[in-house]
Amino acid sequence: MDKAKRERLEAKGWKVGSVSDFLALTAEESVLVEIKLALSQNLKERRQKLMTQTELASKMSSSQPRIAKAENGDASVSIELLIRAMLATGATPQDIGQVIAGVG
Amino acid sequence: MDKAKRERLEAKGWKVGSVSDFLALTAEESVLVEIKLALSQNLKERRQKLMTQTELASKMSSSQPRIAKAENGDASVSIELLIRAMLATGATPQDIGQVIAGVG
DNA sequence: TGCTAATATATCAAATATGATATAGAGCGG
DNA sequence: CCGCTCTATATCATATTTGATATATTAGCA
Repeated sequence: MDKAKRERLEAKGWKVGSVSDFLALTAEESVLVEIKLALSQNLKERRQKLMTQTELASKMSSSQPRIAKAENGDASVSIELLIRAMLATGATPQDIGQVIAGVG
Repeated sequence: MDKAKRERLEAKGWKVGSVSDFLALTAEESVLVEIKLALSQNLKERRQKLMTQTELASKMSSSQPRIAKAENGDASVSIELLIRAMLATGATPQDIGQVIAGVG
């Protein structure tokens, strides 16, 4: 894990305060973060082709700022919300499964 | 959706108070519930082959009662916890992706 | 440049999920 | 039946996630 990547994560709120803290992440924790980031990216790509953040937000009774956070991999966004958002863009379980399977 | 299935869900805390409420679930909401249930089932199968609920709980610093709820599809359990538990059993992103893709 | 739509950031009260604890029930060998 | 292990249920204070709101920033175009 290089410095740049760590800083990118930290900026988004991931609590990896120090290098050693970060390295203390278990493999499982890392994979979980990677799954979230993969879903974020995919959500952004899908949504951009179809609608605005505001439109997606109203489709799933959320808010535009939350969609922005979801698409930017903010740590305050749960996998739950990411998946709800994917579904709201029309993604199928197959689509979502594929994104997750693509991690690792 | 038949009565038996609805009652099974309600017993686990899913807020589907009336038939019409339940039928008012959007397709996305239904799929989300199905994803959770699929993860629950798969978690239970994996875990049973490998360890007790207590052992899994300590591996992921959770508690045995929460694992029980996770395996029983209780509504108070997030997808996040289900995935963390899967990973703690040694599941790979591929394994998880496949379970989700298998829904629908 | 100014105007507008889109996206990002900040804050916060309310809702939901969490781990912990206690305890009850189920299953089983002795 | 008894003791033991495993799993299920109940309660609860705490922590995290949520949607809402306000506002800042960005991007594209006239």
